[in-house]
Amino acid sequence: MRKEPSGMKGHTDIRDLASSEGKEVLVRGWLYAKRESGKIRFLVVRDGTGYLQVVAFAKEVSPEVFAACGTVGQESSLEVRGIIRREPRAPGGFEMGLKELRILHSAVDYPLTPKEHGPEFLLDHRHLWLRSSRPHALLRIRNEICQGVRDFFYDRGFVLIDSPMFTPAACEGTSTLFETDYFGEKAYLTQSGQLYLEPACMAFGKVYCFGPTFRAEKSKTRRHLTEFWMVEPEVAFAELPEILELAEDLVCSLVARALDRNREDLKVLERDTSRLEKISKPFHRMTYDEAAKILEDPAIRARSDAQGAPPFTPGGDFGGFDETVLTENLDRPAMVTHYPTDIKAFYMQPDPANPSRALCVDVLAPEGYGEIIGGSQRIHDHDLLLARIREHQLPEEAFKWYLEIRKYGTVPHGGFGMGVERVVSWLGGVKHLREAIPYPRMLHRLYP
RNA sequence: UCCUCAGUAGCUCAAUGGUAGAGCAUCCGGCUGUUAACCGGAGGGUUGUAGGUUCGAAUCCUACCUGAGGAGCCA
Repeated sequence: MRKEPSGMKGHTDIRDLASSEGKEVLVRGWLYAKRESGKIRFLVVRDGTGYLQVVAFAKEVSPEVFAACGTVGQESSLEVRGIIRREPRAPGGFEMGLKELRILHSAVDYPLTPKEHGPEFLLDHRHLWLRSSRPHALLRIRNEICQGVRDFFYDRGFVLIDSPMFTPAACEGTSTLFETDYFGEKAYLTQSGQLYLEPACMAFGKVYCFGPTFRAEKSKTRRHLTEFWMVEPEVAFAELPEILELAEDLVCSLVARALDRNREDLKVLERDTSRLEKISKPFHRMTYDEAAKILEDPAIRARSDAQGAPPFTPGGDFGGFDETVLTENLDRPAMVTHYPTDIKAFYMQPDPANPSRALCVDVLAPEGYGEIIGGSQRIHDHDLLLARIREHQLPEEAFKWYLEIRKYGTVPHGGFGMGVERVVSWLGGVKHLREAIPYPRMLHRLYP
């Protein structure tokens, strides 16, 4: 066994090995799995870019190397050197005929065995679980989604305006916030950057923010995290139709990007990509009242009761069952607009044609994935906004700066918020949001 | 906060009132093309915690802890 990688020019990423057929290369990585059969031993090495089957014959390597191939533990870090050859029996179509092996660190009793594990055990070992193929595939999709968001807005001339994490008061006055001590003052972790973006869009025209947001609600479902990432565009002069179009364009570009760049990852996740291929403009549009009509159908009622879901109440918000019903026969997302003004946030613009309805939209993903986007046109009239703040019994002083935007050159404007983990879950076809973020924060989950 | 279900070997699970078991992982042996390899052997347990019922409790009862799914709220 060699002590130093002498005479080696450098290592090769596994994903680039196809061009090295017939050549001797050095690969650095970790032992993912191993198998043996008498005088032949197989090591599966991963390096973050792919998986490589390494074959060691007892007659072709030193006795020390062959013995090491039998005893080296799962997830040991190592360097392997050998000839790359085409081999149909190897996963990926190529394998390495081992010449030299150097174990950098020998791992003993790696906890995540190749068998099945429960969610609690996996989440307790998230720092190691990241090495497994499924989290790896999903987080690579997340990477493309995040980069896709930035490219989309940059290409359209949006300016990134980072909103603060510490806020002096509740943004919307509804959600429960995480409270923290700020040099003796109470401060809260932000639940949305929107209120800070509205002034910025009056400065830059088109802006967006992209970062973590926090909700202290004790939600205990597969669709909730206490810390999640949200992208929020805000556009001056934009009214509801433009907001709908922007949301459609963003979602379509992200789906296309994942289909283009995450083919292998979607395969690992066994995602039915034919469902994603169908995502295109225009999305299905319906008003709240049209959606309500569907949900009040007796046949739907009966199904809702049979599943033990709470019945839809006209004028109220949709539940998880309702969202699934509204999208179950659709091959594209549904955009539901014009919700009742009084079940929506205080800043949403009432429809001038019917002030009991708000100029807002929820985008519901197909296949039961539910709401991925919520947005609206914002109230731009100072007196109306002030009245709404008082109706909602919000602290007027805290919103002084927010009201001032309506005093100096106010214009119609609007935007939306998109939950990154919900999009990643939908595209990756996984049920639980906790898999769509590297280190999920949930009720009773702060480790690791 | 509420409803439902669960907690047994490192992991995934079986044992329904009568001696606590299997597969994987680990260790030993066998096999020159494995694919979650396979075959043989070994070690591995205060059955979540506390109390109760019983001749006898993993199993039945009570409380608590932890987790899962759902509701409410939302992205």
